[in-house]
Amino acid sequence: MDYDVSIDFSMKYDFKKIEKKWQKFWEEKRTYFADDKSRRKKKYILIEFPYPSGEGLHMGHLRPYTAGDVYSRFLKMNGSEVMYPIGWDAFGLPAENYAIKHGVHPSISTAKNIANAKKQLRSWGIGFDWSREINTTDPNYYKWTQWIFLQLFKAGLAYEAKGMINWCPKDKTGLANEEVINGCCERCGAKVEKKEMRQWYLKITAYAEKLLNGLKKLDWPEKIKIQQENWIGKSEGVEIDFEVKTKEKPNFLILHGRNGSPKSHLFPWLKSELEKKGYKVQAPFLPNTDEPDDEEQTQFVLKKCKLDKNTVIVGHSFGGIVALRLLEKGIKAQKVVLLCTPFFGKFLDNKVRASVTRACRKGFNFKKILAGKTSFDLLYDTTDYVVPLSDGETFSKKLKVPLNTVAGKEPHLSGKREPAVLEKLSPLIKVFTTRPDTLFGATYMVLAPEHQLISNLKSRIINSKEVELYLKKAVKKSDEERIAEGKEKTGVELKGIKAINPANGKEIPVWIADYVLTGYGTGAIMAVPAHDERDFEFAKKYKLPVQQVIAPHLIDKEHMPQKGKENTKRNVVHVLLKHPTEDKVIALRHRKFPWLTPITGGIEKGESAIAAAAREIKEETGYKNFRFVKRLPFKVFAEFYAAHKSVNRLTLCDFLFFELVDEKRGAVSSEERANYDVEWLPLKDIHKFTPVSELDFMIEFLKRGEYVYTGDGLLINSDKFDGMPSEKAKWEITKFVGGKRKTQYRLRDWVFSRQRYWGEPIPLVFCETCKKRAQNRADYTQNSAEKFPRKSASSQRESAFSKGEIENPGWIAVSEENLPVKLPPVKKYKPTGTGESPLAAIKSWVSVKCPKCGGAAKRETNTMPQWAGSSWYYLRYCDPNNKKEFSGQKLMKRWLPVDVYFGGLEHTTLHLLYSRFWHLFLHDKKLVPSPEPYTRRIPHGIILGPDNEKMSKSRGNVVSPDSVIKKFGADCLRMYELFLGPHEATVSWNSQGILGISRFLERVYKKFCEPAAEKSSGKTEQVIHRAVKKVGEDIRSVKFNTAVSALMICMNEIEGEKLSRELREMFLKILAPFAPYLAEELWQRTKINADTSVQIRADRNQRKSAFRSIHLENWPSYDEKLIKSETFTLVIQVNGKVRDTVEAPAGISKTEAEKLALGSEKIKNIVKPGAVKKVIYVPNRLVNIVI
RNA sequence: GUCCGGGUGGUGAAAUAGGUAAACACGCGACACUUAAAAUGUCGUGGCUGUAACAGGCCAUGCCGGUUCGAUUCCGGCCCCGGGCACCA
Repeated sequence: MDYDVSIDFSMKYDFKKIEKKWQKFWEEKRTYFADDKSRRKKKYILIEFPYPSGEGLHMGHLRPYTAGDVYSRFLKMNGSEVMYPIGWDAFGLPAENYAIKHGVHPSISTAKNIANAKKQLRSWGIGFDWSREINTTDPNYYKWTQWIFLQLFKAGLAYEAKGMINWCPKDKTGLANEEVINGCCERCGAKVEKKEMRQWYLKITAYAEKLLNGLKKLDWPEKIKIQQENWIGKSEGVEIDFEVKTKEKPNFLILHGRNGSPKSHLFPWLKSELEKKGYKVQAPFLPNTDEPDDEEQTQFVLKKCKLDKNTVIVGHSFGGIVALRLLEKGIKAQKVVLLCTPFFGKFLDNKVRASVTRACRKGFNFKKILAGKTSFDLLYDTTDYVVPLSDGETFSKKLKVPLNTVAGKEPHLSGKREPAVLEKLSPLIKVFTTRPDTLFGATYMVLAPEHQLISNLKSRIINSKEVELYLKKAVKKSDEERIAEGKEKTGVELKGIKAINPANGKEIPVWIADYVLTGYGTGAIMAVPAHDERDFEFAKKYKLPVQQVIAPHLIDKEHMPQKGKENTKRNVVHVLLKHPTEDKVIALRHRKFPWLTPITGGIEKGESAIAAAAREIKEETGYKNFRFVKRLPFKVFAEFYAAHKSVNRLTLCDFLFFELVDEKRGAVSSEERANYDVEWLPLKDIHKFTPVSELDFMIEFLKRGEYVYTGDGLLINSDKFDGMPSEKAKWEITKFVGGKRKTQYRLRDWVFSRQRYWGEPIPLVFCETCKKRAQNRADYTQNSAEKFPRKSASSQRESAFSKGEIENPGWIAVSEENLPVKLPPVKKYKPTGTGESPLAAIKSWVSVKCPKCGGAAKRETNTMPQWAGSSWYYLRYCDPNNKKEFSGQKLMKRWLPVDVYFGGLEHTTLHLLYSRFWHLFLHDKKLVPSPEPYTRRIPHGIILGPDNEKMSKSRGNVVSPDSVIKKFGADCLRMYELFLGPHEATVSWNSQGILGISRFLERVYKKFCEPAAEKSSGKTEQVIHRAVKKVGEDIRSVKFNTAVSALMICMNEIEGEKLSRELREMFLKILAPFAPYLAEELWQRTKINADTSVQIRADRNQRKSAFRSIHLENWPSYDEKLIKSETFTLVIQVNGKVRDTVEAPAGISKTEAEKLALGSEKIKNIVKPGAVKKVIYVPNRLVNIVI
């Protein structure tokens, strides 16, 4: 403890010496450590902890850290116990890439980088609580990262799946949706590719609603909230089923299983449902159903049933065996559907079913079965208690078709109704739409290229070659290519397949196109080209029909026809007459009222619309020679006054488009001439002339040659719904076709595994043995527990499977006492690029014993993304050394939630979303006390280089904080950074500007080298008190730039004035958060100066222990009375223009002010006596004389 | 395309429950100190116009329009810049 707090009373501001001295002092005094037990009110201030890269910390770090530091110091001085912790987000690509580049193991380079960054942070004078320092790569830390992951896994929120994911070819790893920015990797900027891979996902979508709701209560900038909201992208709509029809109508043969009959289980229901849809169905009673013989039943079917090439054979359980036997005998069928058909003849309930086992033992002749080119479909029950799923898997391999599984209404798909089965036989296309009101206008359907139905109906697609070609192309296409194609839509029709529009029963074509996305909704849409831009574009390209079903309801109160302009006709035409040579159209201008209308007329009985229009043109304009061009395919509802009923009445209007041939005119009817003038309006800016909506629509048509109306309106062409407002029709039509309300989110699940070395290992192992048992869990646990009460030793073990283990058969959680799963030390850690993590090559690490059954198992070799460790670090700060829990409840209650979180906007849909998700989950599990992690979020703008460009090595415009410190000192760096501009604004570093701050600090230093005065003037007192107020307010509202400016103003005013000891202290205290070193140094001088009168040669040690840091002092309070001034500058305006100013006593009345104003010589020259119309007085500000 | 921000001197920017536009700072200019330079200090600094000099006048917060005694601030339309999302049915 030998530090030097001696004072150098020289007049030179030697910041190097000063800063070094106090750094050491604060460290040893633990000045910034937060006390867990203090009774003061807690404040938890957080900044995003850095990842320690080789380049060290840069300006981007300085900004939030300084802001947090000023804020923390201020709160601390105002009586709060402030925690402002720091740590290292050291896993992940930057650290790993650095390590690879320099040929050092990441653990070594990381440690080195941390040491360096730590040195930097200390020199910056940031008052972090170093006692809570954490490091995500420390096994004591990532043990808990893994632990939290396991909680997510056990809750069924983690799953493994194969799918197309974003792949960064440079970093050689998969990426989450959030990590792809403009089609490029968020880290390295490389173009992202699509790659099909096995991945772990976290079900963040399950928290979509909670993530959305939680936002409402947060004190975050609206901008960030909106961005998260949009990212989650909630939309409410309905799901509607469309039936599918194929060209060759199938007929069905249903074969029941052992102990079954056509009158039992699902068969009566299934038969009637299929018949309802117009299919022929045969459902024979098969002989000897108690102990059936496959050969006997097969012969029976051959004899009794009619089979042809359009027959679909449905075999339930044993019936499936019979179905396959039929194929072995050379029967040609369209399709065979196997429902829970056994393969091995061993059953999950260990019961003996000798006849079934016997049949299975005979085996199947797959060569013959496959020879008939029959297609297959496998549907197995995940809640089965008899036939294991693995039997289905075997069939799936042998028949080379995918296995479909479903949880049956009853186990073994034996419920009275099994909708999943019906759907397999008579396929439906489920669509999601937010516009069910437009259903009658659905003229075709589109499936995403990955849609299941395509492979399911493969045999019935006539143009399957063409379809396959398209699929291949679509899958290969990267996002980049799609963008390059300019979103030109492509697609191909599924010929031989039609869908039925459930609203009107019409057959509509089914297409596949990649403008429909797999991941959203159901991966299929109903296309309504008349009311959706995308569908319209597609329909236009492939010449698909367009049907308008929504007509806008035009009410234009201002221009609504009045009494006298009567219209009782049902049908009205609007006419647009174009000039023969110029881009102008005719409108009628009312003589009395300021409005324009199109030529409009009613259609007489027996008259065609065109004839009516022609008549109107002649009557209203006098033009004789014109020709009909076209009828616009778009109608609107307009309101007219119906005189005989004295009500406004809706009329459906047609648009007809004419062109003038020559300008010869005849007489205009007298009525029209009295009311209207004919006027030619330029098409281009017709909006400037008229707000009449009919014209708007017509013009849009003419300009673009087409029109897609996506707004609300009244229904047309929709049978009994005609005339209904679209908002109401949404739910009425949904009801009509039996649709279901559904909420969809744009948010996708979080791709959570990375194929890299430097990350937390995912603490799971894969066990083949447990896989089989987990697959058929439900029969032992829920569904049939009562029916089959027998419980073997093995079944009891299986009942202990967690939700995650059931949903991911074979994946077993590492037991908690074996956490952490440490990263093995290896030499080769470069990414393989094959999609496998480098860890996969370490055999000794990969093979483990299964935690559940003790058998041979393999570790998961993917690691977690960088976002894992940072998703909960703020929790660990509360209790960083806890060995029993991720963080102690008591301490979390003490510190959470984070009061203010300073950080970058780039994390809005990354870290900020992820960590909220984890927190909400932990809160649901009652593991954290607060519902949300961060109460207030304060984002910052980026600092650009002096050339207004982003700082980067390649541009050579990087200004490093350390070089600035060398030249000007840390206090100067900090203050200048704050002074650059508003915290949230993007600012550029101006190397000249820093001189201003440097001069300021120098002047402060000099000023405080003067001895304290006995007394200060009242004016000086006022100046300081005002500064105390202003600086405090500005820090509170995060306006650091104006706070610094207030300090400067204050300094300018006290220069040359005498400063009492009290005022000196006040000034230093408000300077302290900004320039902690200088303030501390001068504070010490002030104190010692004050004390020297008593004891100038105090013992050094004594002095040192008696010295209390300025940063632990209380924020000064100001006196409101001192701040108020007795006079103010009265501004005198005439007609709103400033003409003079006078000093006036504060608080004068209006009359007094008026007197003063009129008394001014300048005003007398301008305002003649008696000319004053009105006087406005704003107290203590201005007088405005209106003349 | 759409959703957020934002447009103020030579530069960074201040000022918005509507009330003196340009605080503070950089830069620039003049002067002082100096043999000189740097540093420091003092004064000046939006544009146009005007005066011998004061004084004075007009125009100025992206553009156009509106509300108001008064608009950088509120409303409507447009232009430009930055950022997010982007075939999300």
